[in-house]
Amino acid sequence: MAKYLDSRRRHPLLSHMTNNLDTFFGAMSDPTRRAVIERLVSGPAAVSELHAPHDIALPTFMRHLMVLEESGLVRSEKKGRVRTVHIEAAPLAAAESWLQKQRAMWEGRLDRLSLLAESIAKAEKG
Amino acid sequence: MAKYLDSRRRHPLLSHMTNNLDTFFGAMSDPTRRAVIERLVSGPAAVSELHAPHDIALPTFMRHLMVLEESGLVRSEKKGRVRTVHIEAAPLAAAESWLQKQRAMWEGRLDRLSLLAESIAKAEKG
DNA sequence: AAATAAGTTAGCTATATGGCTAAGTATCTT
DNA sequence: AAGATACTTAGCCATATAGCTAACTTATTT
Repeated sequence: MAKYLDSRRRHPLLSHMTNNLDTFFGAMSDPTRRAVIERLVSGPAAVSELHAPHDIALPTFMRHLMVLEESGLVRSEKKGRVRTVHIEAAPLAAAESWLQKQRAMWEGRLDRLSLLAESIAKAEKG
Repeated sequence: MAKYLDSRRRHPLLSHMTNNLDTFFGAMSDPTRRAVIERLVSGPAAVSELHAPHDIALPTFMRHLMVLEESGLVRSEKKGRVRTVHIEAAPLAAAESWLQKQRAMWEGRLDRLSLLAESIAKAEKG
């Protein structure tokens, strides 16, 4: 049995990415893995199907899947000789909300700065 | 002069993250670098100031800044002996929109996922 | 029962990444 | 002019990452 690709009993869904933006971003930093995610948003797929479009050896590809699964982005279960992989939406949402927060803060600062700029401009006029 | 930390004449700005989600996610996968970003959203800062809270050697820290700058997330300019670093918002927005797109595609359940993202954001605040 | 399909495990290689120290350069400050 | 500041460069080390081949284990098919 796949030592890594077995997600029963692990990660209660959210525990993973609340703190682990590390593993999330790490997982997403590889083009192959991002492609897998892009494929999986449109539905679950077997390992071999996911592998097909990528010109790398199967074991290499499997390791990418491991990374995705360990980061909580994906889950899989095996039935017969076929392992089916599906996406886990929560981490995507979590990362998005982190980015949103940062952007909001940045924009908030801009607003304050533009107000400051305005008041300075007025003061200079007067 | 800093061979890498010199962003005059470079600024990929937009060209960078349209294709290069790679470098973006790679840059964000390190906790030190994410901390720098979190610090920078509230305004520009000198290298030494950014370095202070991190318990790593300055040269090591500088390399993190390089990575951030090469990924387009950050820019810097030197005046006298002080190098000031500021955030570049576009890449954050680009990554966010990529995530949004994936999320939206995921089984087309945009509304449910937005709610999820919100609840995660709230949980993180609390 | 034999062959094929779909993973899985083991083990090797090369490059990237993150951390360090030591020493150098270019500004201020005194 | 001397010393302190604020990086910058160079170079070394350990671990992680991404890729490969070869061989193995279960299912399914034939």
